[in-house]
Amino acid sequence: MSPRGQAPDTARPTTLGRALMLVHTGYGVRSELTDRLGLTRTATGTVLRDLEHLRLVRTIPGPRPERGGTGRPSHRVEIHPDAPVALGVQVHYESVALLDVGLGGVAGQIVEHRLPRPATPEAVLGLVADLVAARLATASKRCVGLGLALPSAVAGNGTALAALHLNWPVGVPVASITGDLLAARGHRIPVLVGNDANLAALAEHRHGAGAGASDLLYVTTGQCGVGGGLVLDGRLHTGSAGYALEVGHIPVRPGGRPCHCGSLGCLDVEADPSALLAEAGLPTPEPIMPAARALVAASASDPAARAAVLAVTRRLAAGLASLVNVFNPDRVVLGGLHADLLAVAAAELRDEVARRSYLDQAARVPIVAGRLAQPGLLGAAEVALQPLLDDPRTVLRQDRSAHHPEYRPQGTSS
Amino acid sequence: MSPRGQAPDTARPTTLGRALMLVHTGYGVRSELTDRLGLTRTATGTVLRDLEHLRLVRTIPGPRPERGGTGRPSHRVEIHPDAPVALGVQVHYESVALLDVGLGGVAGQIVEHRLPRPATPEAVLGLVADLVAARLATASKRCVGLGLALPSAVAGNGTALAALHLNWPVGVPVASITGDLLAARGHRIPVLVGNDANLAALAEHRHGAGAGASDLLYVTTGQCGVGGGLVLDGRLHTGSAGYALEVGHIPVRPGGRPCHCGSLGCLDVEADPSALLAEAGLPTPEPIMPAARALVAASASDPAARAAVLAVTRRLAAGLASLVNVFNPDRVVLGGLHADLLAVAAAELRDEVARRSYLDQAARVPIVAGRLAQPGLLGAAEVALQPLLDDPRTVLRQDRSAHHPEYRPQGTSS
DNA sequence: ATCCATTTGTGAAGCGACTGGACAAACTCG
DNA sequence: CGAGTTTGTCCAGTCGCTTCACAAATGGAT
Repeated sequence: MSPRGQAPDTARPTTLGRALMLVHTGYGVRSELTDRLGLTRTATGTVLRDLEHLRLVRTIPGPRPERGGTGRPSHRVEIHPDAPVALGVQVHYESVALLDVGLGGVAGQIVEHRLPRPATPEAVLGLVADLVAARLATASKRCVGLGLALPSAVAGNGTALAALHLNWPVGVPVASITGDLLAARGHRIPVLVGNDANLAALAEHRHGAGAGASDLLYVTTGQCGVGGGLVLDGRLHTGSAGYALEVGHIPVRPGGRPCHCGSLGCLDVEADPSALLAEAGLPTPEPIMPAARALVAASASDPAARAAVLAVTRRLAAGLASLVNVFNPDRVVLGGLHADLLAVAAAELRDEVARRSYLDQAARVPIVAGRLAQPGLLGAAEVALQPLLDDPRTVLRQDRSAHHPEYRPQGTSS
Repeated sequence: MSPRGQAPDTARPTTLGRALMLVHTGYGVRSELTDRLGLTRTATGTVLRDLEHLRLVRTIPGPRPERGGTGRPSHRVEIHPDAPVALGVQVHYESVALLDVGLGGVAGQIVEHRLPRPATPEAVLGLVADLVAARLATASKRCVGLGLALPSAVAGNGTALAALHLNWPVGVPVASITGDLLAARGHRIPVLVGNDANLAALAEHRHGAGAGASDLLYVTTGQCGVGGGLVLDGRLHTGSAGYALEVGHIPVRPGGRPCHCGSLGCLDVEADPSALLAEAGLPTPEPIMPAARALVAASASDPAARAAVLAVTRRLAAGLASLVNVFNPDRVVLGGLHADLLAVAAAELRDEVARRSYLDQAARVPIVAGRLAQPGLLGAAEVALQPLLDDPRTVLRQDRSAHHPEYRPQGTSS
C-alpha cells in the first residue's frame, strides 16, 4: 500500500515524480533541477539515472548553445522521445475534440467531430470511445490514460453533476461509462473526468500564462456560462466533492438578467458570449463564439460594440473582484472570450477590479490572458498524466506488467 | 537547509510532526496513530519513542477504561505535562485577551485588558508586550511562540493591511514591532500574526466543530464586519499575500446598505451585529454583541425581532451560498453571532443556502455552529505551535540553543 | 482455569533515499 | 596555459522506514 520508506498520508509526489514534473514543465537545465528539487547533485544524478532507465527522460551532456556563466556547463535534460503520452478529450456543445499530449506538453494533431444528435450521454461517450479507440490503434507511443473535459461540474469519481447545456441528466457516471466502452473496444486505460474550466486552469498553470503562480485563479467563458479554476501549489483545487470554482453564480449586477439558478444578474448570464451579443442588441447565432469575437474586434471602431464590450467587461470585473477578495491569488488568467475582452479593454478591466478590490494588495494582482490554444484539451491530458508525474515508477510498473509479466525494472544498484 | 533525507520543496510536516499533530488533535490510541500515520507498528514505535524523548508525549501502557474489541488493548498516548505551550493574543475593538495554550488544546486562564485610548499600534502592541512579558515571567512551561489575532487582513510577513476599525494606518508591521517590544523586555520568541477569523477557522478545525473536515469553510461575525477562514487539508489557506477569505464584500442584497468599500449590500454591512440591530430598528450600543445576542434570544417570542433575525439570516445564507459554490467545502462552521442565528433559525438558513446552491451536492453541505468559546485566541496560539507540529525536533533544538546569546528569532512566516 | 484466536508492541536485519566529502570533468577568464 | 569556478560521479555513511519473527495482553469458548 505505502510506496516504500515514505509516509503515504496525503498522496504526494515522489521525488522521481517531482523531477519529472520539473522537466515536464520546461526546466531543462540539470543544475536548475538540482536547485528546485532541493537535493544534492549526487541525489539528482541518481534520480535522473532512474528516469533515464524508465525511458522518460534523456540527458544531453553536450554543451549548451549559449550560456553566460563561468564553470562547467550543466547538462540538458529533456523528455525522452519514447515517453508515454496521454489523450485529452473535450466535449463542447457542438463537437468533441481529441488530442494526444506527451510529457512536456507536446501535442499531436487535434481530431474534431460533430456531436451526435441528440447528444445523449451514451451517444456522446460512444463517439468519444470510437475516436479514442481509433487513435489508440494507430498510436506509436504508449498511452497512460484518457482525460475528459466536460462543460459540467464533475464529482471526484468522474460523475457529471450538471451538464445542463448538454441536456444530460444529473449524475452521469462519465468515467465509468467511458471506461466500459473503451474496455469493450479492447482498451483498458484509466479515464479521468473534469470540468473544462478547471482543467484549462491546470493547463495554463503547467504550460501557459499561469506558470509559476502559487495561487492561480483562472476564469473563462466558452459557449455559454462562465467557468473557473484554481490551482494551489501546483494542484488543481476541486473542492471536497469536485465542484469547486463554480463561479457562474456570483452576483455581478443587481437586478440583471434572470439566471436558471433563480437569481438575477449572475456572472453566468452577464459575462458570457450571449450576454455580450445581447448587450449590443444582436441576435445569438449558432455557433456563438465567432460572432462574439467579431463584436469584440469591431469594438475598436464601432461605439455601440465598444459600449457593449465595456458593459460586459465591467461585470466580469465585478466577478473577478469578488473572487480575488476571497481567494487572494497571485495571478489571474483569463481564457476564452474573456481573454479577448482583456485584449481590447485591459485598462478598464484592471481598473474596475482594482476599484472593487478590498485591499491595495488585491488591486495589484496581475491579470493576464491565457496563452494556450486548447487549454481544456491540454488540461484533460494533464490530469491523465498526473499519476505518472506523481509516481513514475509505480505507473510504469503497472503498465509494463500488463504486457510482460516477468519484466522487472532495474533498481538503482546495478 | 533541507532537513535530512527529505525533499524540502513544499514545507511539509515531518512524520514526527504528523504524529504529534494527531495526538494534539485528540487521537490518543496508539493503534489509531499507526493507522492514521500509515506506518507499521514498528515505525510508530520509534516515532513515539522519539516524541517521548523530546518530552512532548507520554504513553500509558495501562489498560483502557472501556473497550469493545478482542486482542491486546492498545496503549494510550497523551501530551506530556512538560510539553511547551504557546501564547495566543487577540486584539478586539475594545480589549486585548491573552491565553496560554498547550499542545492538545489545553488552555490556561484568559487575561483580558481594556484597550488603551487612543488605540494606536504602538499603544496596543505595547500593552500586548507587557501582558506577554508578565505571563512569560511567571510561566512554568517553555513557550514556543506568540500568536496574534487581529481584526484585519494580515500579510504573510505579519503586517496588518487594513485594521480599519481600529483606525490603524495601512501596513503596520505588527509582527516585527511586537517582536522588538518583546525583545526589549528580554523575551525572544517568534511572533506570528493572523486575521482573527482565519485563526478561528483553524482552531475550530483542530479542536472544534470543524474536526476532520478536509475543506472547512468558517464564517463569523464579531464586533463589526464579517470574517471567514478556509482550512484545506489541515492547513490554513491564507492566499498568496495573506488576505484570502476576506468575505465581507460579497454582495448579498442588491441595493442594500452602503459599505465603506463603495458597493451596496455587502455581507459586511448586511450580516453583522449592527446590521441585525438596525434591521430591528434598534440603536447600536457599545458594546454591541450583548445587545445583538439579546435580540436573537428575544426572537423566540418577539415577532419583530424574529423578522429582523430572519432577514439577516437570509443575507448570511446568500453569502454562504456564494462561498459554497466557489469553495465546495465539506463542512461550514459558523462562529460569533452567526452561530446564534443558526441556533434560532437553522432550518431557514439551511433552506436558503440550499435554494441558492448551484448543485444538489452543495445543498447538502453540513452547516454547524462553532464549539469553541475563544476560537480566535486558540487559533492564534495554534499558529504559534505550528512549527513545533511541523517539525518538533528542529524547533526544540533551536529552542535549546536559544539560551546562547547569538540566537535570533525569525520575524514571521506563513 | 485453560487454551485459542486476535490484536498489539518490540527487536533484528535490510533497503531505499538521501547527505557529505573527495575527486574528475568542463568551461571562462586573465 | 593555468587559475578559478561550476558541475557530475564515486564512496561511505545516516535516517526513516519495511519485513519478519516473536513476545505480551486481552476476550471468548471449553
